[in-house]
Amino acid sequence: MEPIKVLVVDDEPNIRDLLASGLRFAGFSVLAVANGNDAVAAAEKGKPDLILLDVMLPDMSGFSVTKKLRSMDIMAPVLFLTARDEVEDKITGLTVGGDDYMTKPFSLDEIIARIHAILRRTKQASVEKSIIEVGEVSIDEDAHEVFVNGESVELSPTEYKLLRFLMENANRVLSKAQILDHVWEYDFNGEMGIVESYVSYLRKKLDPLTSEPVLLTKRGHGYMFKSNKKK
Amino acid sequence: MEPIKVLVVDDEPNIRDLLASGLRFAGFSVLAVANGNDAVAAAEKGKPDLILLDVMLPDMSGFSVTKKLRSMDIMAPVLFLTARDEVEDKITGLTVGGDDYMTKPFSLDEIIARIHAILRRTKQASVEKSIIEVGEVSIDEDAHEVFVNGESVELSPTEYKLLRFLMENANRVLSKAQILDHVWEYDFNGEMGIVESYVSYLRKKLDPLTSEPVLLTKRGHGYMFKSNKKK
DNA sequence: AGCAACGTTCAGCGTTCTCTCAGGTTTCCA
DNA sequence: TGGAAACCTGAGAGAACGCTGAACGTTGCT
Repeated sequence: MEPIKVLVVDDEPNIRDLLASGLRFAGFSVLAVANGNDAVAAAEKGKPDLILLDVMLPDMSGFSVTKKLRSMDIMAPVLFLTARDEVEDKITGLTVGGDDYMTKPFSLDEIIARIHAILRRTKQASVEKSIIEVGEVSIDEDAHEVFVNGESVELSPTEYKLLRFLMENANRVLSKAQILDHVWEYDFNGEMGIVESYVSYLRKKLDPLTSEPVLLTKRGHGYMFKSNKKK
Repeated sequence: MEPIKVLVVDDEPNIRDLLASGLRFAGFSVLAVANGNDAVAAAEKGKPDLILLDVMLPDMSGFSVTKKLRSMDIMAPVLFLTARDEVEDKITGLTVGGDDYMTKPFSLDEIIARIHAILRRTKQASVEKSIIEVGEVSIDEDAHEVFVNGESVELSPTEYKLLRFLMENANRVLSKAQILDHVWEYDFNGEMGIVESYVSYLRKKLDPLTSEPVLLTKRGHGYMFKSNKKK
């Protein structure tokens, strides 16, 4: 199976590197450029499956880039990146077709989830499943719904992201630092105590429905989602 | 099989030597430098599989080093080293992809375990398994879980590290000094009696589940984890 | 504007862990 | 065989760790 090709376009080197290495690690083949002209050139040459595009670029706006691309018959879906306080109305309405957008700062895991969601919508034949199921708990990535033994559980956005990350890494201990890195936005500079808080929230919602606790504390190491898998 | 190449970057000679000799002994091919510029040069030339990088360097910060490396398309994962009281927020958010970080003071065995964990995550094709199994005892490095004949055993962090070190060197006598050096943090200045205490703790937890004692005392020499495996 | 949901911090509390010490036991050897 | 050295282990002080309820500010919705 070929790796999925993603073109990253952002002029801030920090963000660009963050995205590039994060996505590479997630198994994508990544090409990263810093401006609109390079983006168009790279898209033409590299035939990416998806483009991660900052709206504010030094030479031209992200929208001009897409316009140019579409006119060149490059139809790869675009995931726009925009600062939170930039007017969102402009974005809405322009994300047609398979496109989507996210506001900065984002969390890496969220970006990856979005990319998968877009590709899922775009290529129906995608192998990716939108359901994550571990033990008694399952997540519907499309509907953002969580079920425990068939029963629906309401989670806040952060609770949801945390649970997803823990389940993606089931049966592996994750340190609070790792969790912070993947679940929270990249500019979060608070304390790790917040992870404890959210684990506590999740337990309060999940434990009453599971036959045994699924979120284990590994004192001194971190937390782990445990599936009581039979062999 | 080629040895794994590790680049060590730390300006404190003591730590650098400690790491270099410890890692060499563990079977790595080690190159050690003292500052950021040398690190970049060495990384370009030596193509290391992993970089052990102190965050506080005399000429440039460890982050600048990684930035430079990434821009040069050197994608080796980085294990950052940072003083415990340095603000950890700075690290958070920057350890993406395969990267990770540890706080000083560390224990040598913990560093080695981390390196293996990172390489395991990075190269999926790695032969490394996350399970250490000697005789009736097995350790799951991902889940930080210990089993004796299939039965789970709860260990404290230090107990776990001690057992891992003993099992990694099964059927080899380890002196208390060696154990202290590898399992405890390098600035530990207590007595060796603590090793006796922890061996005692381990025995109390393991012996009831094994057919015969696995932790042997070699009077005057040290301790040994014994496997009664036939060949 | 008012309200509800959410994210974040913090302090208090109980639990667990680390480390030391001292008294007891085993081993070795003169 | 007696004694010293090495080792074992229970007890306990203090610190570290983790959990949770409460408070507060922010955001978004009605």
